[in-house]
This record gives sequence, structure tokens and C-alpha cells, in this order.
Amino acid sequence: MTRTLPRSFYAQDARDLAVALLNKLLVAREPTGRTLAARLVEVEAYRGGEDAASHAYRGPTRRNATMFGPPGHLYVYFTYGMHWCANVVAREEVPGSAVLLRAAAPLDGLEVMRVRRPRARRDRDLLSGPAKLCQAFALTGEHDGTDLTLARGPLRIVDDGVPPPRSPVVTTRVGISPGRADDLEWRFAVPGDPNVSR
DNA sequence: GGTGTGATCGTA
DNA sequence: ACGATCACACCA
Repeated sequence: MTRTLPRSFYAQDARDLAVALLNKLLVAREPTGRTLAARLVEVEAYRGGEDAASHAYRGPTRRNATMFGPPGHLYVYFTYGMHWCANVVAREEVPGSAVLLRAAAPLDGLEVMRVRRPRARRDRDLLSGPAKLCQAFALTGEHDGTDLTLARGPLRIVDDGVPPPRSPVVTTRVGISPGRADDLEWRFAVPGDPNVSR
């Protein structure tokens, strides 16, 4: 039993959505016809204008426009002059809310991922970070705004029946500078999974 | 296992 | 000037 998650799934608070996304599948249908799939094992919640660490904290800009749009779309941003990272947009109630996809367990299309991530020595290094995940899936600014809820779409998040962990790992978020809401424990991960970052 | 550092450029 | 990062060097 497997289903593409509907818009209503994304229409919840970013913190709840983050936990709900654990163990869901990110599935890409590439132009070549090949399918990539991975199970999400690490995420972080960002709560827009109410979160000093969020790109959306100071309101809409050209870059973060997707975060202020409807839930269930992908927000992809460029950072550190060389990396892309991907988020899922959460409900509009707190405008600019989103969930950063930080790590996943590779399930399908590993050969493609290995080619795109030549530095990965082991398969557990393929998707063990937000920029690594984008590299392996070849996600860039072109994918910013992609609707994830379309059953025949190029990118989807799918429920294959595996529930989120009962007791996820809960920690502060990674890479947040001091004072910028660095104390909020909005990072969630699947306990014991070897693909979790760091 | 852990820590420290350079790369590289769009954004505000 | 500063990142929602990564890889590599080095130490343990």
C-alpha cells in the first residue's frame, strides 16, 4: 500500500509536519525515466516570521517566495556559494513555515546517486546531509516551487505504510548561529539510523 | 570517534 | 559580511 501524500497532509504546523515526514519516501521520476527513492530520516522545522533562524523571518523576498505559497511545494535555496538545500512548505497559518529535508536512507537508484556523489565512500554517505541529498537527487533552483502532491509529478513524497518513530531523536537545529533561536529543539531524526547527519 | 578550516558566491 | 554545508586534514 502506497500513496502520494495529499495537500492536506502538509497543512499542519511545521513541527508536526517535520515529525510526520520521518520515514516517508522522497520519490523522483527523472526525465530519463529512472526512479530515485529514499526514506526521510532527519528533518528540521522552520516557523517563518516567528523563527529568527528561518529564511522567512524578515518577510517575503525573491529567494524565499515559495515558502509563502501553498503547502506541499518544494522550497530549494542556494547557500555557502556552492550548495543547494530543499524544504517542504507547511501550512500558511504561520506564513513562511517549512521543513528542511536533512537526511535520507537511499532505497532506489543508488547507481545514479553514486555517480552524482563521487565523494561518498559508503552508501550511508550518499544522503546524510541537506546538500548531499540535493546533490544525489540533482535538486537545484530549477526545482524551487515544484508541487509535491501530483501523483504523476516529477517529485513526490509517498507514504508506504511505515509510521514515524514513536520516540524520534529531538535536538537543536544544525548550523544556526548563536542567538538566532539556536535553543529551539526542532530537529527530528529516526533513532539509530546510520544515514542521519554528523 | 572528534575538532578545525578553506572553498565560494547570492543575498540582504 | 554572512550563511539552514561539505570534505578533508589531522588528532585520538
